[in-house]
Amino acid sequence: MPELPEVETVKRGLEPVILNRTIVRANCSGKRLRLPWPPHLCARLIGQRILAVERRAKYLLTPLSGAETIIWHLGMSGCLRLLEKDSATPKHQHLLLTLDHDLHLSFADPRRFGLIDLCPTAQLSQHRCLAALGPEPLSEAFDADYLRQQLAKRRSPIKSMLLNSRLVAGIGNIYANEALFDAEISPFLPASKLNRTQCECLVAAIRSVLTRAIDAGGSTINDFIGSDGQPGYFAHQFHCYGKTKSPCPRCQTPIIQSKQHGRSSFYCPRCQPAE
DNA sequence: AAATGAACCTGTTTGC
DNA sequence: TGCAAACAGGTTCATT
Repeated sequence: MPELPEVETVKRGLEPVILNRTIVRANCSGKRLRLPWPPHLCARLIGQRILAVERRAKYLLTPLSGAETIIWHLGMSGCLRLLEKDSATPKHQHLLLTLDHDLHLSFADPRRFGLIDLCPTAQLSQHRCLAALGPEPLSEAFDADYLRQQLAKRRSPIKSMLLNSRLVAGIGNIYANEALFDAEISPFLPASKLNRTQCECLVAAIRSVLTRAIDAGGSTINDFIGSDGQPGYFAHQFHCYGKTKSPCPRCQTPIIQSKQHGRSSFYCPRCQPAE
């Protein structure tokens, strides 16, 4: 399940290989993803050069020479990877771009929660998927002051707030759990009850957990091309996510799993008291 | 305005 | 052992 660090890893893996390459062929499955396919997508892509590879939240953005940008999202099960010339077609492939050095950029997504769209580059910031996004969690704009102000009159549990992309972009369930664990804050704590110290801790924990995951992902970039595995994904050691009943790494109390709004929360009842 | 839940999907895991 | 139900979770939209 690609979260922000995985998307960043994919971006870093793709960038040196596809930057400044021209799309010479495009094939689309026609199966609907999260949005309808842009009309005449393949025809609009052919002949375009890839000017950059960028990330915003969990979206990948590839501006093209023809003044349009491809917006990619991996959803829950999406996989964007490079294939060598005669590779077998991956299962659930929805878009295949052939580049002018005979490598193929393949997007596959069994569950089709992913998204591919094309948007005039000049209007990118107004695109429905990007317009309402809050600050990047790794940017300076996301600091304790900002967080505190945003949380001030919110009654929802802090974990719901971390998953709200308007407040801060690109934090998914895994890293929301991990950051709250690291900051020793209960996922159930009402947002407005976080004090200044807790906001500072939480911002630091979010930065730290995302940065560590990105650094860990960097080591997997080498086998990015042509592998059958999941390029850009990595075995990250989580402290609480998926660790139901395992001892808390800090105090050995068993980790508890429960549901918040249909999502699994994992936490240590002793280190992260609900109050 | 804010909070909540449904909907979209299918491969994998769990429970009877 | 087999099958069905539950589960996984990112995001937008609809409803309260």
